[in-house]
Amino acid sequence: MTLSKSSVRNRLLQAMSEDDFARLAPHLEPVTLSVKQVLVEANEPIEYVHFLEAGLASVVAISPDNERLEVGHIGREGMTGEPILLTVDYTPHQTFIQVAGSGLRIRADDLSAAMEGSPSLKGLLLHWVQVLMIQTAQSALANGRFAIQERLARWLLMCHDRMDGDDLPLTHEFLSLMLGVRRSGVTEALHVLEGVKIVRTSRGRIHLLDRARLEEIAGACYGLPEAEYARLIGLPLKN
Amino acid sequence: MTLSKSSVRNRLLQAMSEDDFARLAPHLEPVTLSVKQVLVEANEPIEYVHFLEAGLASVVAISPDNERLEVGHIGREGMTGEPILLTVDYTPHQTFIQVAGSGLRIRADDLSAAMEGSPSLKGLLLHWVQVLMIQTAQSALANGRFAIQERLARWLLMCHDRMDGDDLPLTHEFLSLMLGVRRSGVTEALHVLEGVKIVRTSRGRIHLLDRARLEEIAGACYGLPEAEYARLIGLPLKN
DNA sequence: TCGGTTCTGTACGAATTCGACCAAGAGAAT
DNA sequence: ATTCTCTTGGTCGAATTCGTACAGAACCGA
Repeated sequence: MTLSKSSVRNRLLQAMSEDDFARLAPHLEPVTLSVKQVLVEANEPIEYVHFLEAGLASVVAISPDNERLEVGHIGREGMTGEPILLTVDYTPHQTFIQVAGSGLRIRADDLSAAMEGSPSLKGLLLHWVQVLMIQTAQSALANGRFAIQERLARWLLMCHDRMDGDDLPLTHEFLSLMLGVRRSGVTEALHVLEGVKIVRTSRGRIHLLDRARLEEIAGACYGLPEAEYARLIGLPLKN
Repeated sequence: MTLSKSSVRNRLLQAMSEDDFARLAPHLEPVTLSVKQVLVEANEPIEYVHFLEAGLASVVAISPDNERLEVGHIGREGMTGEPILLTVDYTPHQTFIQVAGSGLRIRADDLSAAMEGSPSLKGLLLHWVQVLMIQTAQSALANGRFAIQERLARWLLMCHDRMDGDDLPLTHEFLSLMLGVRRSGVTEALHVLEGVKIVRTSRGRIHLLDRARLEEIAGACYGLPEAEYARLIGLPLKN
């Protein structure tokens, strides 16, 4: 019994035609995804590509002296392993699970074969690559031109977009890695948000209370990749 | 009389098969490129794609409040207008000429058509997209984790890779825009390099004296995208 | 040659962020 | 209940970078 399109929650799968979905469905395999699980290892061949159904994955760049920084943010609106879409077998970046969830995986070969047979499928997935590029560029802009407060706000918004409720299971330590700042810098910035009741925090979790005001704080730092997603994929990133 | 492959200096054109080159050649049109010329305007349809032969172009992200920052760096190793390769018609980023030069332009439609007819051509150009993505990610990493001195070194190296001599025609003002720092910060960082005789500067020019030591200063900030270029395109980025 | 524009050198205090540290709290494991 | 580990709150001085300002130098066009 193969999957039906109406039962999947991944927005790329939802966005494709019945035909294209039918090409992939026989090869899709449900998997659960646990925190810190590595989906794409740096410099190792990509065997599976994952369409996320729930949870959150990060693409991180790793410098030779082991500095790390998030350069991509993927939830149920997207898929991991984008080099496969560009006929590239591996990448120096690593992709791993930040927030546990589930997904549908497919062998890279099977996906490539399906794309070869369907220009519309290929088009959709290449559009997804474009969204990822714009997202990465936005990260570069954020890191270069915006303060911690704004970057934190952006990150929380991106995370919230991809989660079901308003609870984000994140530690300060973890956020500091993603944002490329020191841990107590995250603590301080979160206290500011908590002080004006935009979030409420407890150990290992951040509860979002007022998304509208968080967007105000993020300001120009947030929104552009999300708008491009809607334009290019044809569905809003967040329900 | 169409172009011959041996006469072009663009490395993507050099890297493709005679067959693929022959598909493009009839549509390629030589153009000179002057400083500040816009090759891809933000949010406007991309009409032409440019294979650079000399000079340098930058892709910049523009935030709603008009902050700007370089997120891509393209010389004769590449081409502009990468959204076309992803079947995307326009992009929120702008691409313009930083260092005057020349190139071969082709109508976006003609390039798309040529790609449709040749998997190998499509593969090569998609590999180029991957290189650009890694470069953008590296910019994000650089902006987030490295100091001005290292970022400046990285930028000078990237520029030098794409120029013919050791003279880089760049103003401090311009570098400050690219790096996302204030102008006098660039002046100070350049003085450091000048003090140890890695560069010599004069109004509007930076003359590179000792590339090896500049690479040492850039450290982990430089090199990864360049290595991926060689791997994926099959030619070294710099001769 | 002159006047205007662009570019560079330099200075100042202010703001941000860092790095390193320690102590207290929360939860998990025994 | 006790111990251990992870997470958070908070501090310190130091380093980096900022914003702004101004003056002189180099270049350009008339």
